[in-house]
Amino acid sequence: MAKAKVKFDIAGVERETGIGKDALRVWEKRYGFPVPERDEREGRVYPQDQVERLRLIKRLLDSGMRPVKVVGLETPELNALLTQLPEDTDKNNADLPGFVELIKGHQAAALRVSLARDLLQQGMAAFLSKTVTPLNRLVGEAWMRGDIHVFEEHLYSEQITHVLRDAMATLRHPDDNPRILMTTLPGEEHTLGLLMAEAMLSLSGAHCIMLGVQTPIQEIVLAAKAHQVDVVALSFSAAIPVVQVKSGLQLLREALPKKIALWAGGAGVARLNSPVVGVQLMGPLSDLSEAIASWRNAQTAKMIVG
Amino acid sequence: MAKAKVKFDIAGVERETGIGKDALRVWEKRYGFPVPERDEREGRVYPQDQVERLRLIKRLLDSGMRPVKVVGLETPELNALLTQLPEDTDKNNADLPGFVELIKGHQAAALRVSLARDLLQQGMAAFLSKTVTPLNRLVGEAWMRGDIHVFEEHLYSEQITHVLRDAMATLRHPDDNPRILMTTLPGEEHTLGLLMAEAMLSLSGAHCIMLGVQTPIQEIVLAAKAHQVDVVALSFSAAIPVVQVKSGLQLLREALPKKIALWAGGAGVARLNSPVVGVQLMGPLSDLSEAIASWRNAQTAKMIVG
DNA sequence: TCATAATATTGTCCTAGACAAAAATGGTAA
DNA sequence: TTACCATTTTTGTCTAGGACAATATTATGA
Repeated sequence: MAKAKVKFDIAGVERETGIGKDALRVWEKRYGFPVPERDEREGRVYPQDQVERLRLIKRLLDSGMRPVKVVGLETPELNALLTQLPEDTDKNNADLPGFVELIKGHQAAALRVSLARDLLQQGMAAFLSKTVTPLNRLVGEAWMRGDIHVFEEHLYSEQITHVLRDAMATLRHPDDNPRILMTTLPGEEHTLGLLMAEAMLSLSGAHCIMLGVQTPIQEIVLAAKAHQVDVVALSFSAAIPVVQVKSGLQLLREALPKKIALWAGGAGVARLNSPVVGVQLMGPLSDLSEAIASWRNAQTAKMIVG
Repeated sequence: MAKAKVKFDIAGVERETGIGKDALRVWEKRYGFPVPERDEREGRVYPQDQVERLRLIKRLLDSGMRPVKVVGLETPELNALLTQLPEDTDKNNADLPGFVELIKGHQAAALRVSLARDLLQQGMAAFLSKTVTPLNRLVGEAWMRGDIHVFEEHLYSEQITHVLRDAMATLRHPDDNPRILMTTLPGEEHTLGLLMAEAMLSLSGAHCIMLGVQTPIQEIVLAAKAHQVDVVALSFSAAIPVVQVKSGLQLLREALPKKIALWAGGAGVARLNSPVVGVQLMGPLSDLSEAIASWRNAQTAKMIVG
């Protein structure tokens, strides 16, 4: 069986690996890797094995290593480094390794059933904070190490999504306060964090208006006005650069009426070193119920004063 | 109330409008628009109104106009052109205008209820082909004309997603054949087409393994092998460039074992002028049930021969 | 030991030019 | 008229090489 000689152009490599075109070109000059072939008009053509190596490199960079240390390395050395990545030895929830086994065994149906059972046993709040959140981190780290494939992570997300949506379908939200608009900024495509937040907020009796991912800033402003929301809640994953989080929040805060609160949560905001004026940053998911509570307090206080 | 002076750098404009950085620079030279301000180190800084104009331009380009005709124009002229876009006068389903009204009125809950009722009345197959597909086009075209905002489109997608997922939750798939892996290629982020296809395929009794969007090509191959699927089904929206559809399909076909069939559907494949060897192109959603049927026929034929 | 200053790194932006694919145009025949 | 082929224009994306701010690392002194 001859190895299929799959080739990618520079745009294809950017899509497949998430490494920008400029970075690919400048790495070639600085570190001597990747060195793509060229087509008839000098265009870069990356063979499959270089793309593979770039994926390994991307993982190491995402887990904090510096390009100068890893971009030059051969595949075996990269794999050696990947296995050295710190394994999370969090034993809070004994079921977690079992879930991971199901993911690696591609048992989608069984995974979903176990997760649903876990949800019923613990209740939504505990399920989110004690199972889903650590499991997300576990899966993310295993992916970094190469223990879990991208497609396995996708499958996992899909099952969590199902379980959460099914659970929320049983909730009624009888036009409660506060009204919360939920979405992500352009560039942030991860749905899971948003969905978890929606579950948590719905649980607290908030009225969530879910817009899905990647709503342009101006559109968020329009939507907030149209739906007369009290709060705009944004989710940021670990994948998004910190500078984008910061500038995005600042831009939106400026464009949004002052009376509408802006909440931001997720792994992406945890890395913000300084606060952003006018934006309420959320840590763990449990912060959300507290935020709801204090919003309601502030509201009744206003009514009394008024 | 002072107008908020929101500014974007070139990367921000690319994220917000979907127009590439290179295109933005070359438009500036060729058509004299956009002409951004510059920061202290000559970096382009786009004010809010230019970004707004770029969004209008993007819509016109997506609906088939040519840059030379529209990139130079002022906002009023752009709006004039947008209103001239052909309105779809498809009267197959009398409920469609009602749905559109609900979308524009931001009646998320009412919209979902009406859609669910429509689904129950017509059945899944008819609902998908006679309601959802034309409604998608209607919404898409209204968005092009500016009659519907991005956030309204997002809200609509979200409700359709809910209705379809709820409906599928009632389906049992008792490990049936064929086993179908469902996903999109990197660059294609639209979930709706994929979900509609899943609904159709599940209806035909296929066993769908949903991976969500944007799975790298190599990962699709791994997933197909791990799950021992018979078919890989990809969805392409109208938003994705034709060249990406073609090259993506070719790359994946080469990398995938020959015994695994490759199906491609959605508005993105409708624009392919020539077929791709080894790839089965799907037109309307109803093609999927036929494809399932003929796959099963071929399968039994093989068993008889073998 | 810890904070601060100096140095190295790294991704992204810049300009300017080139070119293939796609679209528009022209011309010619049925 | 319509249909088809050839030519010209348009247009997005690639190339090279250079610059620089933001971040991380290392050196230095209190």
